[in-house]
Amino acid sequence: MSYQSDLLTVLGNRGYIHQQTDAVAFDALAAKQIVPGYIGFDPTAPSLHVGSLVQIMLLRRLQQTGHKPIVLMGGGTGKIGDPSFKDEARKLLGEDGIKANVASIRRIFERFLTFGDGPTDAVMLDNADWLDALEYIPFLRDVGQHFSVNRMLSFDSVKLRLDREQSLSFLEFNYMILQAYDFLELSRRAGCRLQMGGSDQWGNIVNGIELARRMDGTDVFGLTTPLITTADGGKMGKTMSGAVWLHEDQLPHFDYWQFWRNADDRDVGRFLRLFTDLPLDEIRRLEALPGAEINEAKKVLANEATAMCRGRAAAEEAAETARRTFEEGSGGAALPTLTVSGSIGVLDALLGLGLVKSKGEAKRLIAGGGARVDGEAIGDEAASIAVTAPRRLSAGKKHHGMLVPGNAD
RNA sequence: GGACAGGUGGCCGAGUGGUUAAAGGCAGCAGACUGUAAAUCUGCCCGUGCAAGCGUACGCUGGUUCGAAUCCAGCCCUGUCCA
Repeated sequence: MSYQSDLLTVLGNRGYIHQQTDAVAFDALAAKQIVPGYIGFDPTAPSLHVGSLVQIMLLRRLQQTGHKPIVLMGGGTGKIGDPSFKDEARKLLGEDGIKANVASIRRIFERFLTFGDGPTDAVMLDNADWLDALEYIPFLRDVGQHFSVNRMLSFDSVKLRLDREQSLSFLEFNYMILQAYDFLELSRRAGCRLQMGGSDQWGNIVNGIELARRMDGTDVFGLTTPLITTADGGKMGKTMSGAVWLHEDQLPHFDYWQFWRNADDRDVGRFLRLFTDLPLDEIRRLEALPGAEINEAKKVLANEATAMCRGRAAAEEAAETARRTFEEGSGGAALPTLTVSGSIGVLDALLGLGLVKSKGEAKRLIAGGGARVDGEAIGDEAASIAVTAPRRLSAGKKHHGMLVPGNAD
């Protein structure tokens, strides 16, 4: 499908579009004026992980093609929790926790978007600003009358829960209505014409569109992204230590870089399109690299994705550390470091560097032949390492740390 | 309020008195093979300890028993049906 607007052309070519409402009308709109578009994020954690990265990139593309991104924090709806496709009700979060999370998440968005007062500058809004003030009876009368329960029950997000015989509280059931109301409010307050989201948000988005038409007669639009999975069918963004966080306090730069470097061969092209700003013809060249040469493309992916989220300097340091660690077998500045005076037992060293979570795990690692000092396998868990010069300690092929001589505290 | 079913390790799921730190699968980690990939094969997979062991764990609290995830009582939670 070919579009007139830069926005849809870019989104289409780079693989962001799963479903959209009235593509033709929206294309025409985006071709002739600045379109404010929004995506909602739940501030239920202090950081976002790569699972949200597609949505963040979507807002970035919106801004890149001359439109206005609106980041909507669900400070109000976060008190409920989106039941969509969740097996069980989420924990409810307190007021203070949500506030702190909103502030923390904003720092991530500042990496990807330009905020300000200009016509295409990004803004961050919080739906608590209007949801907290709602009064039940007026809300039911004005907004509630436009929703049919029969219809709401037919949406996948709800149906799934019912089919699985899991409880769906009335509180959660209202999430859909509140999200629809958000869209209405944003169209009134900020002239917002577009809501985007993951494919699981389709039902919520469509409800918002209908509400805006019924109450205000406004035409607004929706677009969803495909669910991003890895080529082997897994959810994206899980590693040994859990989620791949965007925030640097929760995941070191080097590990973030490694996450991208270790992408499956088959994902490289797709990820380059989605998660980097590289031109499409460059991506076509990279993804076509045969055999082991695809590793060059993975390095580019890791460099570009890390630079965007963590800064160019962090990306370069991670790349250099990776090169020294994996290609030369030495070490690098981005590896975890432990200062040791004299010598240290291997178990304490592995634990101290964070390469294992317990001594038991360290022993198992050694028993399995996965622990190495400067590339030499450690056979004895009682061994100690003399640290007179920097030594490289490894847990498997991918996880390394440096022991450096000095006075430990 | 009543009847029935259920609540097991990150997830799914077996287990109805001892040999059960709890089958099997998924996820994860390591080894081999490779390209820091995939697939495959092998090992590991609660904590602590060199180890025998100890501590903790099968919704919660108590009880029966030499011994309980398993039996009993009460409670909490979930689902289905009834009022």
